[in-house]
Amino acid sequence: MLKIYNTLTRKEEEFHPLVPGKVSMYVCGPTVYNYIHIGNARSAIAFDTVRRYLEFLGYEVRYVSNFTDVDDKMIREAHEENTTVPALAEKYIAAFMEDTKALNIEPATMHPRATQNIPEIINFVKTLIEKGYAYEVDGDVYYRARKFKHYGELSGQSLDDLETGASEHVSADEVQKKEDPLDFALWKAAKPGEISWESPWGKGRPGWHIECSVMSTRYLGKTIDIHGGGQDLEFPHHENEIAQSEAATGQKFVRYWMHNGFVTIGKDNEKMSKSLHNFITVHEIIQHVDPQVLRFCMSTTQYRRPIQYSDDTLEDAANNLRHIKTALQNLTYRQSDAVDGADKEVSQKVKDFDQQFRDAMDDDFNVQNGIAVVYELVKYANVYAQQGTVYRAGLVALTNKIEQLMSIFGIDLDAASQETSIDDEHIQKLIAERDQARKDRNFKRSDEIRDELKKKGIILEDTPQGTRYRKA
RNA sequence: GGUGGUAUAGCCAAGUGGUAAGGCACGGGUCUGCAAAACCCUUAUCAUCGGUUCAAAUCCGAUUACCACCUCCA
Repeated sequence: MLKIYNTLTRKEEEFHPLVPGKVSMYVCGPTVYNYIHIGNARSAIAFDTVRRYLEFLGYEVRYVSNFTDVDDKMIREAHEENTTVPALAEKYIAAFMEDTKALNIEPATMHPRATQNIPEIINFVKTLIEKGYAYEVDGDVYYRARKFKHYGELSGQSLDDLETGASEHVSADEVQKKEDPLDFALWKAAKPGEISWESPWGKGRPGWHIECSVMSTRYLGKTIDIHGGGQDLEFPHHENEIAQSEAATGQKFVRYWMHNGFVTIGKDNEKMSKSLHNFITVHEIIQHVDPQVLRFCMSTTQYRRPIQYSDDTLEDAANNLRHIKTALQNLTYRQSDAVDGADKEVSQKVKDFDQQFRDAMDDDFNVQNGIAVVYELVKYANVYAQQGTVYRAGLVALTNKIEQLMSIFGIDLDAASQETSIDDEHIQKLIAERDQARKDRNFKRSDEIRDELKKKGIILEDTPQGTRYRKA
Protein backbone atom coordinates (compact mmCIF):
# COMPACT_ATOMS: atom_id res chain seq x y z
CA MET A 1 0.00 0.00 0.00
CA LEU A 2 1.53 3.27 -1.14
CA LYS A 3 1.91 5.92 1.51
CA ILE A 4 2.66 9.56 0.83
CA TYR A 5 3.83 12.24 3.21
CA ASN A 6 1.25 15.01 2.98
CA THR A 7 2.67 18.43 3.76
CA LEU A 8 -0.76 19.69 4.74
CA THR A 9 -1.26 17.16 7.53
CA ARG A 10 2.47 16.58 8.09
CA LYS A 11 1.81 12.87 8.18
CA GLU A 12 2.29 9.87 5.98
CA GLU A 13 -1.08 8.91 4.56
CA GLU A 14 -2.28 5.95 2.55
CA PHE A 15 -2.70 6.97 -1.04
CA HIS A 16 -6.19 6.54 -2.48
CA PRO A 17 -6.85 8.58 -5.61
CA LEU A 18 -10.21 10.26 -6.01
CA VAL A 19 -10.99 8.06 -9.00
CA PRO A 20 -9.72 4.50 -8.56
CA GLY A 21 -6.94 3.69 -10.98
CA LYS A 22 -6.43 7.29 -12.07
CA VAL A 23 -4.21 9.98 -10.63
CA SER A 24 -4.33 13.69 -11.33
CA MET A 25 -1.09 15.51 -10.66
CA TYR A 26 -0.12 19.15 -10.93
CA VAL A 27 3.47 20.31 -10.53
CA CYS A 28 4.50 23.94 -10.52
CA GLY A 29 6.85 24.58 -13.39
CA PRO A 30 9.43 27.30 -13.90
CA THR A 31 9.21 30.94 -14.81
CA VAL A 32 10.81 30.90 -18.22
CA TYR A 33 13.16 33.86 -18.07
CA ASN A 34 16.35 31.83 -17.99
CA TYR A 35 17.72 28.32 -18.51
CA ILE A 36 16.56 25.98 -15.78
CA HIS A 37 19.14 25.33 -13.10
CA ILE A 38 19.88 22.11 -11.29
CA GLY A 39 17.37 22.95 -8.58
CA ASN A 40 14.57 23.26 -11.11
CA ALA A 41 15.72 19.98 -12.60
CA ARG A 42 15.60 18.33 -9.21
CA SER A 43 11.93 19.16 -8.82
CA ALA A 44 11.10 17.98 -12.32
CA ILE A 45 13.06 14.76 -11.78
CA ALA A 46 11.57 14.10 -8.36
CA PHE A 47 8.01 14.30 -9.64
CA ASP A 48 8.83 12.50 -12.87
CA THR A 49 10.07 9.65 -10.71
CA VAL A 50 6.89 9.79 -8.64
CA ARG A 51 4.90 9.67 -11.83
CA ARG A 52 6.87 6.73 -13.19
CA TYR A 53 6.39 4.76 -10.00
CA LEU A 54 2.65 5.46 -10.02
CA GLU A 55 2.54 4.23 -13.60
CA PHE A 56 4.57 1.17 -12.63
CA LEU A 57 1.87 0.47 -10.03
CA GLY A 58 -0.68 0.57 -12.83
CA TYR A 59 -2.20 4.01 -12.33
CA GLU A 60 -3.15 6.13 -15.29
CA VAL A 61 -1.49 9.45 -14.49
CA ARG A 62 -2.66 12.77 -15.86
CA TYR A 63 0.26 15.11 -15.23
CA VAL A 64 0.04 18.84 -15.74
CA SER A 65 2.96 21.22 -15.31
CA ASN A 66 2.78 24.88 -16.19
CA PHE A 67 5.06 27.55 -17.57
CA THR A 68 4.89 30.97 -15.98
CA ASP A 69 5.44 33.04 -19.08
CA VAL A 70 4.52 36.49 -17.83
CA ASP A 71 5.51 38.23 -14.60
CA ASP A 72 7.84 40.95 -13.32
CA LYS A 73 10.97 38.94 -13.97
CA MET A 74 9.89 38.07 -17.50
CA ILE A 75 9.26 41.72 -18.25
CA ARG A 76 12.57 42.81 -16.80
CA GLU A 77 14.57 40.09 -18.54
CA ALA A 78 12.87 40.72 -21.89
CA HIS A 79 13.87 44.34 -21.56
CA GLU A 80 17.47 43.41 -20.75
CA GLU A 81 17.73 40.95 -23.63
CA ASN A 82 16.12 43.56 -25.85
CA THR A 83 13.33 41.23 -26.86
CA THR A 84 9.63 40.74 -26.13
CA VAL A 85 8.08 38.72 -23.34
CA PRO A 86 6.54 36.16 -25.74
CA ALA A 87 9.83 35.74 -27.61
CA LEU A 88 11.69 35.30 -24.34
CA ALA A 89 9.18 32.67 -23.28
CA GLU A 90 9.51 30.76 -26.54
CA LYS A 91 13.26 30.71 -26.22
CA TYR A 92 13.37 29.35 -22.70
CA ILE A 93 10.45 26.97 -23.09
CA ALA A 94 12.31 25.40 -26.00
CA ALA A 95 15.42 25.22 -23.81
CA PHE A 96 13.38 23.64 -21.02
CA MET A 97 12.07 20.94 -23.32
CA GLU A 98 15.58 20.25 -24.56
CA ASP A 99 17.13 20.11 -21.10
CA THR A 100 14.40 17.94 -19.61
CA LYS A 101 14.63 15.59 -22.56
CA ALA A 102 18.34 15.16 -21.92
CA LEU A 103 17.47 14.22 -18.36
CA ASN A 104 14.87 11.74 -19.61
CA ILE A 105 12.01 13.57 -17.94
CA GLU A 106 8.78 12.52 -19.60
CA PRO A 107 6.88 15.47 -21.06
CA ALA A 108 3.83 16.31 -18.99
CA THR A 109 0.43 15.31 -20.30
CA MET A 110 -0.02 19.04 -20.72
CA HIS A 111 2.29 22.04 -20.40
CA PRO A 112 -0.15 24.96 -20.22
CA ARG A 113 1.06 28.54 -20.12
CA ALA A 114 -0.32 31.43 -18.13
CA THR A 115 -0.75 33.57 -21.22
CA GLN A 116 -2.87 30.90 -22.88
CA ASN A 117 -5.36 31.06 -20.00
CA ILE A 118 -6.04 34.77 -19.67
CA PRO A 119 -9.84 34.63 -20.21
CA GLU A 120 -10.09 31.78 -17.68
CA ILE A 121 -7.95 33.72 -15.22
CA ILE A 122 -10.14 36.80 -15.61
CA ASN A 123 -13.24 34.73 -14.99
CA PHE A 124 -11.69 33.14 -11.95
CA VAL A 125 -10.82 36.52 -10.50
CA LYS A 126 -14.33 37.77 -11.24
CA THR A 127 -15.74 34.84 -9.31
CA LEU A 128 -13.54 35.65 -6.33
CA ILE A 129 -14.69 39.28 -6.39
CA GLU A 130 -18.33 38.21 -6.61
CA LYS A 131 -17.90 35.92 -3.64
CA GLY A 132 -16.34 38.72 -1.63
CA TYR A 133 -12.87 37.20 -1.50
CA ALA A 134 -11.25 39.84 -3.67
CA TYR A 135 -11.39 43.58 -4.31
CA GLU A 136 -10.19 45.95 -6.95
CA VAL A 137 -8.05 49.01 -6.31
CA ASP A 138 -6.81 51.24 -9.14
CA GLY A 139 -6.72 48.41 -11.64
CA ASP A 140 -5.13 45.93 -9.24
CA VAL A 141 -7.13 43.09 -7.73
CA TYR A 142 -6.19 41.68 -4.33
CA TYR A 143 -7.26 38.62 -2.40
CA ARG A 144 -8.57 39.08 1.15
CA ALA A 145 -6.38 36.52 2.89
CA ARG A 146 -8.09 36.84 6.26
CA LYS A 147 -11.44 36.13 4.73
CA PHE A 148 -10.36 32.57 3.93
CA LYS A 149 -10.57 30.78 7.23
CA HIS A 150 -7.97 28.11 6.42
CA TYR A 151 -5.31 30.63 5.44
CA GLY A 152 -1.97 29.63 6.94
CA GLU A 153 -2.78 25.95 7.39
CA LEU A 154 -0.32 24.64 4.82
CA SER A 155 2.61 26.60 6.20
CA GLY A 156 1.51 26.07 9.79
CA GLN A 157 1.69 29.74 10.57
CA SER A 158 -0.69 31.92 12.51
CA LEU A 159 -2.09 34.88 10.62
CA ASP A 160 -0.52 37.31 13.03
CA ASP A 161 2.94 35.83 12.62
CA LEU A 162 2.54 35.91 8.90
CA GLU A 163 1.46 39.50 9.08
CA THR A 164 4.52 40.45 11.10
CA GLY A 165 6.66 39.01 8.35
CA ALA A 166 4.57 40.45 5.55
CA SER A 167 4.48 43.99 6.85
CA GLU A 168 8.28 44.13 6.76
CA HIS A 169 8.28 43.59 3.06
CA VAL A 170 5.31 45.27 1.46
CA SER A 171 6.16 48.32 -0.53
CA ALA A 172 4.81 51.72 0.37
CA ASP A 173 2.75 51.63 -2.78
CA GLU A 174 1.07 48.40 -1.71
CA VAL A 175 0.47 49.56 1.83
CA GLN A 176 -1.75 52.27 0.48
CA LYS A 177 -3.71 49.94 -1.76
CA LYS A 178 -4.11 46.79 0.28
CA GLU A 179 -6.69 46.40 3.00
CA ASP A 180 -4.29 44.13 4.84
CA PRO A 181 -0.57 43.37 4.41
CA LEU A 182 -1.42 39.68 4.00
CA ASP A 183 -3.51 40.31 0.91
CA PHE A 184 -1.89 39.27 -2.35
CA ALA A 185 -2.32 40.29 -5.96
CA LEU A 186 -4.59 38.38 -8.32
CA TRP A 187 -4.37 40.91 -11.14
CA LYS A 188 -1.85 43.66 -11.66
CA ALA A 189 -2.53 46.86 -13.58
CA ALA A 190 -0.14 47.40 -16.46
CA LYS A 191 2.51 50.07 -16.28
CA PRO A 192 3.06 52.07 -19.46
CA GLY A 193 4.66 49.96 -22.18
CA GLU A 194 4.25 46.66 -20.39
CA ILE A 195 2.66 43.61 -21.94
CA SER A 196 -1.01 43.57 -20.95
CA TRP A 197 -4.48 42.20 -21.58
CA GLU A 198 -7.86 43.87 -21.44
CA SER A 199 -9.89 43.09 -18.34
CA PRO A 200 -12.86 44.45 -16.39
CA TRP A 201 -10.28 46.31 -14.27
CA GLY A 202 -8.45 47.85 -17.21
CA LYS A 203 -5.28 46.70 -18.91
CA GLY A 204 -3.15 44.39 -16.85
CA ARG A 205 -1.76 40.93 -16.32
CA PRO A 206 -2.32 38.06 -13.89
CA GLY A 207 -0.53 37.76 -10.57
CA TRP A 208 1.66 34.74 -10.15
CA HIS A 209 -0.48 32.60 -7.86
CA ILE A 210 -3.73 32.69 -9.77
CA GLU A 211 -2.47 30.86 -12.85
CA CYS A 212 -1.91 27.56 -11.03
CA SER A 213 -5.37 27.62 -9.49
CA VAL A 214 -6.89 28.29 -12.88
CA MET A 215 -4.89 25.77 -14.86
CA SER A 216 -5.17 22.92 -12.40
CA THR A 217 -8.92 23.45 -12.21
CA ARG A 218 -9.28 23.77 -15.94
CA TYR A 219 -7.21 20.76 -16.91
CA LEU A 220 -7.57 18.46 -13.91
CA GLY A 221 -10.76 19.46 -12.13
CA LYS A 222 -11.70 21.19 -8.90
CA THR A 223 -10.10 18.57 -6.69
CA ILE A 224 -6.79 17.04 -7.70
CA ASP A 225 -4.93 14.15 -6.15
CA ILE A 226 -1.35 15.35 -5.99
CA HIS A 227 0.10 18.83 -6.14
CA GLY A 228 3.86 19.06 -6.17
CA GLY A 229 6.51 21.73 -6.07
CA GLY A 230 9.62 22.86 -4.26
CA GLN A 231 9.56 23.48 -0.53
CA ASP A 232 10.03 27.17 -1.21
CA LEU A 233 6.60 27.26 -2.82
CA GLU A 234 4.79 26.13 0.32
CA PHE A 235 4.41 29.72 1.36
CA PRO A 236 3.10 31.88 -0.09
CA HIS A 237 2.46 30.27 -3.47
CA HIS A 238 0.67 27.08 -2.47
CA GLU A 239 -1.01 28.68 0.50
CA ASN A 240 -2.46 31.20 -1.90
CA GLU A 241 -3.48 28.56 -4.41
CA ILE A 242 -5.53 26.83 -1.73
CA ALA A 243 -7.16 30.09 -0.73
CA GLN A 244 -8.02 30.97 -4.33
CA SER A 245 -9.24 27.57 -5.42
CA GLU A 246 -11.24 26.60 -2.38
CA ALA A 247 -12.86 30.01 -2.13
CA ALA A 248 -13.84 29.87 -5.79
CA THR A 249 -15.02 26.26 -6.03
CA GLY A 250 -16.09 25.56 -2.47
CA GLN A 251 -14.38 22.21 -2.74
CA LYS A 252 -11.19 20.67 -1.45
CA PHE A 253 -8.38 21.68 -3.78
CA VAL A 254 -5.61 19.14 -3.23
CA ARG A 255 -5.69 15.77 -1.52
CA TYR A 256 -1.92 15.19 -1.21
CA TRP A 257 0.59 18.00 -1.09
CA MET A 258 4.15 16.97 -1.92
CA HIS A 259 7.20 19.21 -1.60
CA ASN A 260 10.67 18.38 -2.77
CA GLY A 261 13.86 19.37 -0.97
CA PHE A 262 16.51 21.64 -2.38
CA VAL A 263 19.74 21.14 -4.18
CA THR A 264 22.43 22.68 -2.03
CA ILE A 265 25.84 23.85 -3.07
CA GLY A 266 29.11 24.97 -1.53
CA LYS A 267 30.66 24.10 1.78
CA ASP A 268 27.80 25.75 3.65
CA ASN A 269 25.23 23.65 1.82
CA GLU A 270 23.28 26.67 0.75
CA LYS A 271 20.18 26.39 -1.33
CA MET A 272 20.89 26.77 -5.01
CA SER A 273 18.69 29.54 -6.27
CA LYS A 274 18.44 32.27 -8.79
CA SER A 275 18.32 34.95 -6.14
CA LEU A 276 21.51 33.73 -4.46
CA HIS A 277 23.28 33.61 -7.84
CA ASN A 278 24.93 30.33 -6.96
CA PHE A 279 23.16 28.24 -9.53
CA ILE A 280 24.43 26.03 -12.31
CA THR A 281 22.17 25.63 -15.31
CA VAL A 282 21.36 22.26 -16.78
CA HIS A 283 22.28 23.76 -20.13
CA GLU A 284 25.91 24.16 -19.07
CA ILE A 285 26.31 21.14 -16.80
CA ILE A 286 25.39 18.64 -19.48
CA GLN A 287 28.21 19.94 -21.61
CA HIS A 288 30.63 18.05 -19.39
CA VAL A 289 28.53 15.76 -17.18
CA ASP A 290 26.64 12.77 -18.53
CA PRO A 291 22.96 13.75 -18.14
CA GLN A 292 22.15 10.18 -17.26
CA VAL A 293 24.50 10.42 -14.28
CA LEU A 294 22.82 13.62 -13.12
CA ARG A 295 19.44 11.98 -13.52
CA PHE A 296 20.53 8.90 -11.60
CA CYS A 297 22.03 10.98 -8.83
CA MET A 298 18.83 12.94 -8.34
CA SER A 299 16.25 10.24 -8.80
CA THR A 300 17.94 7.98 -6.27
CA THR A 301 17.75 10.60 -3.56
CA GLN A 302 14.38 10.69 -1.81
CA TYR A 303 12.42 13.72 -2.96
CA ARG A 304 12.16 15.36 0.44
CA ARG A 305 15.86 15.17 1.22
CA PRO A 306 18.29 17.86 0.18
CA ILE A 307 20.90 16.92 -2.40
CA GLN A 308 24.36 18.29 -1.99
CA TYR A 309 25.66 19.16 -5.39
CA SER A 310 29.34 18.39 -5.73
CA ASP A 311 31.79 16.55 -7.94
CA ASP A 312 32.04 13.78 -5.35
CA THR A 313 28.29 13.26 -5.34
CA LEU A 314 28.27 12.96 -9.10
CA GLU A 315 31.28 10.67 -9.11
CA ASP A 316 29.57 8.30 -6.68
CA ALA A 317 26.53 8.27 -8.89
CA ALA A 318 28.65 7.60 -11.97
CA ASN A 319 30.36 4.66 -10.26
CA ASN A 320 27.07 3.16 -9.14
CA LEU A 321 25.53 3.55 -12.53
CA ARG A 322 28.52 1.96 -14.23
CA HIS A 323 28.27 -0.99 -11.85
CA ILE A 324 24.67 -1.57 -12.90
CA LYS A 325 25.47 -1.21 -16.59
CA THR A 326 28.31 -3.69 -16.28
CA ALA A 327 25.96 -6.22 -14.72
CA LEU A 328 23.66 -5.92 -17.72
CA GLN A 329 26.60 -6.41 -20.04
CA ASN A 330 27.63 -9.45 -18.04
CA LEU A 331 24.17 -10.93 -18.46
CA THR A 332 24.11 -10.23 -22.16
CA TYR A 333 27.55 -11.68 -22.68
CA ARG A 334 26.53 -15.03 -21.25
CA GLN A 335 23.67 -15.38 -23.70
CA SER A 336 26.19 -16.68 -26.21
CA ASP A 337 26.56 -19.98 -24.36
CA ALA A 338 23.30 -20.05 -22.39
CA VAL A 339 21.15 -23.16 -22.32
CA ASP A 340 17.50 -23.12 -23.32
CA GLY A 341 14.96 -23.76 -20.64
CA ALA A 342 13.35 -22.12 -17.66
CA ASP A 343 15.05 -21.36 -14.40
CA LYS A 344 12.55 -21.55 -11.57
CA GLU A 345 14.95 -20.30 -8.93
CA VAL A 346 15.67 -17.15 -10.90
CA SER A 347 11.99 -16.51 -11.54
CA GLN A 348 11.28 -16.76 -7.83
CA LYS A 349 14.20 -14.50 -6.97
CA VAL A 350 13.08 -11.89 -9.46
CA LYS A 351 9.61 -11.94 -7.91
CA ASP A 352 11.08 -11.54 -4.44
CA PHE A 353 13.22 -8.61 -5.48
CA ASP A 354 10.26 -6.99 -7.18
CA GLN A 355 8.22 -7.25 -4.00
CA GLN A 356 11.04 -5.85 -1.89
CA PHE A 357 11.32 -2.97 -4.30
CA ARG A 358 7.62 -2.19 -4.01
CA ASP A 359 7.73 -2.39 -0.25
CA ALA A 360 10.54 0.13 -0.23
CA MET A 361 8.99 2.54 -2.70
CA ASP A 362 5.54 2.33 -1.16
CA ASP A 363 7.00 4.07 1.86
CA ASP A 364 6.76 7.62 0.53
CA PHE A 365 8.93 6.83 -2.49
CA ASN A 366 11.88 5.65 -0.44
CA VAL A 367 14.19 5.45 -3.43
CA GLN A 368 17.26 4.85 -1.30
CA ASN A 369 15.84 1.55 -0.15
CA GLY A 370 14.52 0.96 -3.63
CA ILE A 371 17.91 1.31 -5.24
CA ALA A 372 19.42 -0.86 -2.51
CA VAL A 373 17.15 -3.66 -3.77
CA VAL A 374 18.45 -3.03 -7.28
CA TYR A 375 22.02 -3.42 -6.01
CA GLU A 376 21.11 -6.74 -4.45
CA LEU A 377 19.48 -7.81 -7.68
CA VAL A 378 22.59 -6.75 -9.57
CA LYS A 379 24.82 -8.74 -7.25
CA TYR A 380 22.62 -11.78 -7.68
CA ALA A 381 22.73 -11.30 -11.45
CA ASN A 382 26.53 -11.03 -11.46
CA VAL A 383 26.87 -14.23 -9.50
CA TYR A 384 24.39 -15.94 -11.78
CA ALA A 385 26.21 -14.78 -14.89
CA GLN A 386 29.40 -16.43 -13.64
CA GLN A 387 27.85 -19.85 -13.05
CA GLY A 388 29.04 -22.76 -15.13
CA THR A 389 25.64 -23.30 -16.69
CA VAL A 390 23.18 -20.49 -17.25
CA TYR A 391 19.69 -20.58 -18.70
CA ARG A 392 18.66 -18.10 -21.34
CA ALA A 393 15.32 -17.48 -19.63
CA GLY A 394 17.15 -16.74 -16.40
CA LEU A 395 19.41 -14.19 -18.05
CA VAL A 396 16.48 -12.54 -19.79
CA ALA A 397 14.38 -12.40 -16.63
CA LEU A 398 17.19 -10.73 -14.70
CA THR A 399 17.95 -8.31 -17.51
CA ASN A 400 14.34 -7.29 -17.90
CA LYS A 401 13.83 -6.74 -14.21
CA ILE A 402 16.93 -4.60 -13.82
CA GLU A 403 15.95 -2.53 -16.84
CA GLN A 404 12.39 -2.15 -15.64
CA LEU A 405 13.33 -1.00 -12.15
CA MET A 406 15.96 1.37 -13.49
CA SER A 407 13.46 2.91 -15.88
CA ILE A 408 11.44 4.02 -12.86
CA PHE A 409 14.44 6.13 -11.93
CA GLY A 410 14.44 7.47 -15.46
CA ILE A 411 17.43 5.47 -16.60
CA ASP A 412 17.03 3.65 -19.89
CA LEU A 413 19.62 0.95 -20.19
CA ASP A 414 18.42 -1.01 -23.19
CA ALA A 415 21.50 0.08 -25.06
CA ALA A 416 23.80 -0.99 -22.28
CA SER A 417 22.74 -4.59 -22.57
CA GLN A 418 23.37 -4.71 -26.28
CA GLU A 419 26.75 -6.27 -26.77
CA THR A 420 28.96 -3.87 -28.59
CA SER A 421 29.50 -5.05 -32.10
CA ILE A 422 32.71 -4.14 -33.79
CA ASP A 423 32.65 -4.01 -37.54
CA ASP A 424 36.11 -2.56 -37.92
CA GLU A 425 38.13 -5.25 -39.71
CA HIS A 426 41.40 -3.94 -38.41
CA ILE A 427 40.22 -4.28 -34.82
CA GLN A 428 38.84 -7.76 -35.43
CA LYS A 429 42.21 -8.77 -36.75
CA LEU A 430 43.99 -7.35 -33.71
CA ILE A 431 41.71 -9.28 -31.40
CA ALA A 432 42.37 -12.48 -33.32
CA GLU A 433 46.07 -11.79 -33.26
CA ARG A 434 45.97 -11.28 -29.51
CA ASP A 435 44.14 -14.56 -28.99
CA GLN A 436 46.87 -16.35 -30.93
CA ALA A 437 49.60 -14.51 -29.02
CA ARG A 438 48.08 -15.60 -25.74
CA LYS A 439 47.97 -19.20 -26.91
CA ASP A 440 51.63 -18.86 -27.80
CA ARG A 441 52.19 -17.31 -24.38
CA ASN A 442 53.55 -14.21 -26.10
CA PHE A 443 52.14 -11.95 -23.39
CA LYS A 444 54.24 -8.99 -24.39
CA ARG A 445 52.47 -8.80 -27.72
CA SER A 446 49.04 -9.58 -26.29
CA ASP A 447 49.36 -6.80 -23.73
CA GLU A 448 50.48 -4.40 -26.43
CA ILE A 449 47.34 -5.09 -28.39
CA ARG A 450 45.16 -4.73 -25.32
CA ASP A 451 46.73 -1.35 -24.53
CA GLU A 452 46.37 -0.21 -28.10
CA LEU A 453 42.68 -1.04 -28.20
CA LYS A 454 42.15 0.56 -24.83
CA LYS A 455 43.34 3.81 -26.31
CA LYS A 456 40.59 3.46 -28.89
CA GLY A 457 38.03 2.96 -26.15
CA ILE A 458 37.72 -0.78 -26.48
CA ILE A 459 38.24 -2.82 -23.37
CA LEU A 460 39.22 -6.47 -23.67
CA GLU A 461 38.45 -8.91 -20.90
CA ASP A 462 39.40 -12.55 -20.74
CA THR A 463 36.68 -14.82 -19.41
CA PRO A 464 36.20 -18.57 -19.16
CA GLN A 465 34.02 -18.22 -22.26
CA GLY A 466 36.73 -16.49 -24.25
CA THR A 467 37.81 -12.95 -24.99
CA ARG A 468 35.17 -10.36 -24.49
CA TYR A 469 35.21 -6.78 -25.64
CA ARG A 470 33.16 -3.77 -24.72
CA LYS A 471 33.29 -0.06 -25.13
CA ALA A 472 34.55 2.01 -22.24
C1' G B 1 10.84 36.66 16.58
C1' G B 2 7.39 32.66 14.22
C1' U B 3 7.33 27.91 11.43
C1' G B 4 9.48 23.55 9.37
C1' G B 5 13.64 20.33 8.54
C1' U B 6 18.42 18.01 9.42
C1' A B 7 22.57 15.88 12.67
C1' U B 8 24.34 7.79 11.90
C1' A B 9 31.67 5.13 9.58
C1' G B 10 36.42 8.96 5.10
C1' C B 11 31.91 10.28 1.89
C1' C B 12 26.53 9.29 0.50
C1' A B 13 22.83 6.87 3.23
C1' A B 14 18.86 3.02 5.48
C1' G B 15 17.02 2.15 10.04
C1' U B 16 10.88 5.01 14.77
C1' G B 17 12.11 0.17 21.27
C1' G B 18 15.65 -5.46 21.16
C1' U B 19 22.58 -4.94 20.78
C1' A B 20 23.69 -0.61 13.48
C1' A B 21 20.79 -2.23 5.47
C1' G B 22 23.09 -0.72 1.10
C1' G B 23 26.47 2.09 -2.11
C1' C B 24 31.16 4.80 -3.05
C1' A B 25 36.23 5.22 -1.54
C1' C B 26 40.35 2.51 1.23
C1' G B 27 42.78 -2.13 2.59
C1' G B 28 43.08 -7.61 2.22
C1' G B 29 41.65 -11.96 -0.59
C1' U B 30 39.53 -15.44 -4.67
C1' C B 31 39.77 -15.80 -10.00
C1' U B 32 43.50 -14.38 -14.07
C1' G B 33 49.86 -15.30 -17.57
C1' C B 34 49.00 -10.20 -16.02
C1' A B 35 44.83 -7.26 -16.10
C1' A B 36 39.64 -6.09 -16.23
C1' A B 37 34.98 -7.43 -14.47
C1' A B 38 32.75 -10.03 -10.69
C1' C B 39 32.54 -12.15 -5.92
C1' C B 40 34.25 -12.66 -0.61
C1' C B 41 36.30 -10.31 3.88
C1' U B 42 37.43 -5.85 6.85
C1' U B 43 35.58 -0.53 8.81
C1' A B 44 30.75 3.08 13.52
C1' U B 45 28.25 2.30 20.20
C1' C B 46 24.37 6.66 15.89
C1' A B 47 25.70 15.78 17.68
C1' U B 48 25.82 16.69 23.39
C1' C B 49 23.60 16.14 28.31
C1' G B 50 19.78 14.08 31.27
C1' G B 51 15.36 10.95 31.79
C1' U B 52 11.74 6.67 30.84
C1' U B 53 12.51 1.23 30.06
C1' C B 54 14.71 -5.34 31.39
C1' A B 55 16.24 -3.03 26.65
C1' A B 56 16.88 3.40 22.77
C1' A B 57 20.10 5.66 17.04
C1' U B 58 14.91 4.82 17.71
C1' C B 59 10.34 7.54 23.23
C1' C B 60 10.50 12.23 26.57
C1' G B 61 13.12 16.83 28.12
C1' A B 62 17.09 20.23 27.55
C1' U B 63 21.31 21.93 24.74
C1' U B 64 24.37 22.78 20.42
C1' A B 65 25.19 23.20 15.16
C1' C B 66 23.55 23.68 10.25
C1' C B 67 19.69 24.55 6.48
C1' A B 68 15.11 26.46 4.72
C1' C B 69 10.45 29.37 4.68
C1' C B 70 8.05 33.84 6.69
C1' U B 71 9.93 38.76 0.19
C1' C B 72 10.74 36.55 -6.20
C1' C B 73 12.67 31.44 -6.10
C1' A B 74 11.90 24.11 -7.73
